[in-house]
Amino acid sequence: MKKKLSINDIAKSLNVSVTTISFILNGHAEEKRISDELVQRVQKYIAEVGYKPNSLARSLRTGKSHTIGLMVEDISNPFFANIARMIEDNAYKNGYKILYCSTDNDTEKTKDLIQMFQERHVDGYIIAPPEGVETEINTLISSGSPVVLFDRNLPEVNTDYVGIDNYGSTYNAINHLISRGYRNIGFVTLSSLQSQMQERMQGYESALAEHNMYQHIKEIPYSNEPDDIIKHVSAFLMRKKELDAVLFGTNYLAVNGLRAIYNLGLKIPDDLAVIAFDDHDVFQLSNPSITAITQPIKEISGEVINLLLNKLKSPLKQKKVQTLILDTTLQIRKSLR
Amino acid sequence: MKKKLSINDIAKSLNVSVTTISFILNGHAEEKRISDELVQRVQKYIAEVGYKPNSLARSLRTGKSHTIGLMVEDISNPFFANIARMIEDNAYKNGYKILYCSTDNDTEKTKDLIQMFQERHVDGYIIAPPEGVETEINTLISSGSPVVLFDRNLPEVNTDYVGIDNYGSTYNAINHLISRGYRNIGFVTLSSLQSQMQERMQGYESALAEHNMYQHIKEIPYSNEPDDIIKHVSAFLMRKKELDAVLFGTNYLAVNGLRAIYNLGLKIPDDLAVIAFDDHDVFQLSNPSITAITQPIKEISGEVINLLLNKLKSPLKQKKVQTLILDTTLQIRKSLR
DNA sequence: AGTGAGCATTAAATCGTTATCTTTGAATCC
DNA sequence: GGATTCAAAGATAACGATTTAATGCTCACT
Repeated sequence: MKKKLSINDIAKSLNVSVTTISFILNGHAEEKRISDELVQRVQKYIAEVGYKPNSLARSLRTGKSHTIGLMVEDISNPFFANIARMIEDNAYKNGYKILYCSTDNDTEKTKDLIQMFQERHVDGYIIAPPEGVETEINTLISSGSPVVLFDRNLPEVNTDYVGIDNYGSTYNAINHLISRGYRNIGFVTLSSLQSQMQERMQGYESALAEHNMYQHIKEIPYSNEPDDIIKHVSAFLMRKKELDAVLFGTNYLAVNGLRAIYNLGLKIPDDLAVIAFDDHDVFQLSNPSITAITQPIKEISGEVINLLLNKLKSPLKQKKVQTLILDTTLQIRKSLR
Repeated sequence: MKKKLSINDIAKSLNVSVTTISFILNGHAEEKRISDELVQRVQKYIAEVGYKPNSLARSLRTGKSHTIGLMVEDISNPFFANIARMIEDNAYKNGYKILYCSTDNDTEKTKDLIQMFQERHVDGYIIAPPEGVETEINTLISSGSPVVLFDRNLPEVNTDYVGIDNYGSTYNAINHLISRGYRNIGFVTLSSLQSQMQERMQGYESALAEHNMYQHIKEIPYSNEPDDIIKHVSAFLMRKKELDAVLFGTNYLAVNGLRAIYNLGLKIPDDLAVIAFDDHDVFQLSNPSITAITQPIKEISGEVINLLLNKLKSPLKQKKVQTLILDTTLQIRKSLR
């Protein structure tokens, strides 16, 4: 178990001061007028013995950890997993590592996690926040940490945000259903005050209101136990036999909603038309395939990481806060009559 | 932007030495006979001002970072995403954070990532390794870092491993197909030398051999571009019209295999029976539902994190290397005649 | 009174860097 | 020829903790 080399060992071996080596390592050689000959000698030796500076010591000194904290609702949800994947790739390309965690939409857990990230001195945060963490995030921001929010916005937090046009997405989807002749359209959503869920609901409500149609809304408490969702959806469908179409507010609501629908022996689209918010492999491959409102995952993650990297690169200029709202696509499949 | 408190600030405010505070913080109060009165006073003040020790400084001094490096093939694959999720929960409960990355089954990328993790001083590693990183991992181990492998084993690496009975799983699955009267059974796998894929192939081969049946094997190069896989599978199925059943070696091969099958207009199970290795929401919900060899994800992640935490807690005792082979379940669904 | 033991606390070294000053010797200027 | 500038490198103080060895101080014992 050979111990790792330190900059001191290198300095001794080469009979040079640590200062000089540090300068060379950090690209200050020119500026500090270190002779070319010496620069060469040091670099050669370093490459030879494979010396790597201790990042902890470096971070302690500089205050930068080159780590980004990523907080999503649930990393095992394909939407977030895909976003995480793209953010990861991009971050690594730019020399940043990712510390991640799943919030479970749990306010207290999220507060703890924010504190953990803070203790770990992450340089920046990417957060899909639950409700109720406004103060914590504002504290982060005012202490100088760059924060980018995505998926759901917090109005009381003044920072960059990347999201989609939730209102327009459901509004269009419902109008599409209406144009196809559906008259009793249900909406299954989370009982959550998160901005994205509220906007989706409003889109649904507006579209119905314009056609003087009744609302049929089912709000389900957040749970990562599929059975909970299945039960709620089943009960809702049993109670509302008049429904001829239903829009699910998230992909996992839809996935488990499908289970409920199949359990009840309902046929899609004859007994019930279905649209899901967020795409999922299941929707493409089930038979019939399920119409979905698809988010531009690649652009979302691209914009998110770009905004954060920009902030990290030039922390000085207090640029205007950016709010990016991207468009979704209604991917029409066989689940509509 | 108030700057963070350091142990020094606390010491000054309380007129106590940093040493004392450090002892109290680290539970050495008794052992060092710090008076109860002082312990109380310090703890109260610390809670009041919300002081948290700087983990970087602490890590630098102690050499422990309380971070675990998690390397999977692709975090956006539900199998790995679910495992990652459970490992994350468990790790956080034990005071460890997760640094993660996707290897893409790319040997060079993985080597880089191992080095990154090393530079970041992660305390332990959980790795689903690609081929060709044996030396790097052995270097890690001999430098004292605990490593647990899972999903695929590296015979030349002598460390804990958690996997499943790949051979038995495919062997049983094929026998099940044979018992149901299938006679031309194909196997779609990765062209990979990874242990788990080799074992799965051997299970397939043995079962066929015992019944004097011909092999129909398609090896597909690793790619995270679905279209690549679809094309390969389509070509294979076109070429092998005699097939009446096919076993896919991984869940994403099966997911994209299904796309190919549907594109070709083949009916499951009448034209072709299908079994997938690893479960997936798609398989439960597609119509007909797809039979799958399901891995005990909860146990796998539980064992993995347990093994690692044990090693982290008692690094001294060089326990015997553990190899855990868990059983899978053949979840029979409608994709068989 | 002198020695030693026990108690409660602390000074100082250390971890591996980076960054701010100094230092040294040679060259240039007036 | 002494003062000044400059090139090249080094000494050293942070960064914020942990940990080893040391410091007074009281008390008991011979």
